[in-house]
Amino acid sequence: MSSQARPPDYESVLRDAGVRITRPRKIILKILAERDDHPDAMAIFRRAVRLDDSISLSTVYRTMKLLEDRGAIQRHAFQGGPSRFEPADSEHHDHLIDLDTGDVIEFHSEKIEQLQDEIAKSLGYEIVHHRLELYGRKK
Amino acid sequence: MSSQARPPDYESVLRDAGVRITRPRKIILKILAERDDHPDAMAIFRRAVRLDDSISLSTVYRTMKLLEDRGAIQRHAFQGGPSRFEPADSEHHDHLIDLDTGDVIEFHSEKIEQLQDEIAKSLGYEIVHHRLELYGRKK
DNA sequence: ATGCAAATGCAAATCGTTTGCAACTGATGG
DNA sequence: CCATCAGTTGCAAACGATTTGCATTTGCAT
Repeated sequence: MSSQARPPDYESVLRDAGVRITRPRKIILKILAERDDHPDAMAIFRRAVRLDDSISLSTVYRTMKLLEDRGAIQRHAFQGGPSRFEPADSEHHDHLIDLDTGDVIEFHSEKIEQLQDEIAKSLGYEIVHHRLELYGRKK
Repeated sequence: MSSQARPPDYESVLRDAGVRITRPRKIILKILAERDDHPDAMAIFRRAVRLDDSISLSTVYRTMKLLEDRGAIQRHAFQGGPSRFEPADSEHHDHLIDLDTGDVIEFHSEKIEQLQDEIAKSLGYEIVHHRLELYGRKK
């Protein structure tokens, strides 16, 4: 159950930003809207090729960057692997990565967030963002 | 004041592991023992070249891997940049990265660690390791 | 429809890191 | 003390993820 309340309307995000809704973009946006995992660029590319085999990996990367810059998706660079993406519309959460399967489980702890703020403050810093990842295996 | 109680004796670590103490390794180990920051491979390489300009970057990487595999150093892949290293002899801590300077400040919160364990447990997982990084700027 | 800037696909470039290989060198046995 | 030889080196090339230059295509406002 790691799904969003409502899938984000990426197309309006882009249209509002004044960028063109092209065929490759439509396809990539569709894939993003339907995904319920945390795919990397290559995974998105593979899914896209099934719908239109003329799509290039560069376009996937370019589209991800576009969406990231518009704040529509978030990029996560987990341990070792390539960047993986997820919509940014859901509320903030951190990640537990299953070391055996690569699965990503989302969680949130207000308490931890508070403690982080306290720590940063006590060091004279203001947190711009943070990264909390738990790597573990099923018991 | 992010220094260790005592600099680790990398040379014995390697000798005990049955690997040769070569000239390039001696130099790299010396740099590691004296460092008090979190240098990346290139930074270590630059410092090494000042002591012996025949040292290669590959050897730096190979030596870091050697030490990492022996548990003598830890590798940190902070946001975006290359891996940065630090001795593994100190107790566990997390990092606050200064977004303006790249400086790394170490901190530890037993409370956060406990909360992490609780969360993992409640999800049916056992934490193998974690990554907690705060990215911020000085106030 | 038409024009033109925006977007594409492709190949080549980039960055951090690893690796194959031939030359070199520690450390051990004699 | 030195020969031996596997362990190490430097170099250049290979790597995987991502970005970029460029000539060609394509949205889409007119």
